[in-house]
Amino acid sequence: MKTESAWHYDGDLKSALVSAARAIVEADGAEALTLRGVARATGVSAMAPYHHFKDRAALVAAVAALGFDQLYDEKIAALAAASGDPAHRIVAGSIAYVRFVAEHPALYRLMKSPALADRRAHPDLARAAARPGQSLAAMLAELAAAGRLRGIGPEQAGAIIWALVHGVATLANDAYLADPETLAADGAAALLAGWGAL
Amino acid sequence: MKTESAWHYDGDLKSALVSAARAIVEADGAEALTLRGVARATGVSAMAPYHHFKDRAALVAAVAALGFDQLYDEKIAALAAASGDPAHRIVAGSIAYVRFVAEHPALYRLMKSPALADRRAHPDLARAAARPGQSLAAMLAELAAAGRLRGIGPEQAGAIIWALVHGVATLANDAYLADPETLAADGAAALLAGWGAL
DNA sequence: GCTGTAAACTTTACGTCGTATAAATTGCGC
DNA sequence: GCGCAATTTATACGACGTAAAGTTTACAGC
Repeated sequence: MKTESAWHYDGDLKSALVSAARAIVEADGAEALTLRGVARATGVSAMAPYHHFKDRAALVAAVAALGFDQLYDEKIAALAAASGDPAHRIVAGSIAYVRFVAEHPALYRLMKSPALADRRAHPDLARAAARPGQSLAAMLAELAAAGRLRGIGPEQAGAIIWALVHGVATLANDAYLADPETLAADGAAALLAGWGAL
Repeated sequence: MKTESAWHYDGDLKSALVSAARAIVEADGAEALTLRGVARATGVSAMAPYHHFKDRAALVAAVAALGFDQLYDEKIAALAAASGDPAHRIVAGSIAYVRFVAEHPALYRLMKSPALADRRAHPDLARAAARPGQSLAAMLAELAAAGRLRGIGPEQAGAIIWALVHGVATLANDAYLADPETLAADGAAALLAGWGAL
């Protein structure tokens, strides 16, 4: 008699699965994320997730999209708290980015996992992933409009800063570097100084 | 009657396995690297690799170490071809780094795979992985000694440049960025300019 | 040349994974 | 109530990593 037990998720098995998946990732790493394990943790049969996710990659993409949303939110909060100068706000955003990665290492690894590199297969993910970069682009456009970006276009500058921040976060994540926040801040500042914006 | 067939590797099954593994990685990606597949490609039983590698991670580490060696060699060759000014050589080395990654995307992904982040478990790999950074450190020490590094120590500067180059390479590798060589060169130049070295 | 031994390799086996297929169960519009 | 579509389960297959035990090889000492 198990008349009621497994499905008081109502229509929410999908979110329950994503939550469970995220918990597993944060606890045991992205490579421990298994469809069967998620189903087990949610108290549901091994095949149930397939009704909400085409395959394992789709579940991974959903978790990643959640992560990008949260990263965006935290970055925006940091920007809102920073001084009005775009250059300083760029540095503040870089610190927030790196801090997020330091606080969610496994999640960030999953977000950038090569399995998701084909973003055409996961349009929602692609949209979520693009948002953090957009705030950076806006601030660089501001700098460029004020004539404070010498010798480089705002798009290229955005790509370079993003790469620096991502690189610092990733290398620290894999224990190649320590104190990523300082490195990201100093690096971003040096770049902006090199372009005459600081 | 198969009296002779499976072991004319003599003592070289190990290298044969590493070669096969590398070929699989470059052809089909790091996630397609399977112990059984390597054994199959080498014409040997599924369990044979275990006599030369403790587990799958050990084989991955061996392939990664090979990759780091090659990356180091190519970087050194680029440095040798560049002009004598350390700042210019740093830019040249950055381009070579990014180019290597662009030419061996799957191999680089494997080299930085989180499974290898615990470098205490793979000392040979750790040694090979450190070499590319050492040439960068030497050039930065040269700049610092000449008083051309303002407001930053050579070690921090090295970490930042490495992070930038790694970030550009990685993001381009996952199709987030185009033209990584230009970005790496411009980024490294901007950093050095920001520190007064260019 | 014969035998004993350690190393290299194979065979067999187990549990886990992703996922295909088909059957059962649910809630909802009538 | 009832039928239908959506959801969930049951069962099954092949591939994977790897443990355990057996087989083959090369070679040392007699």
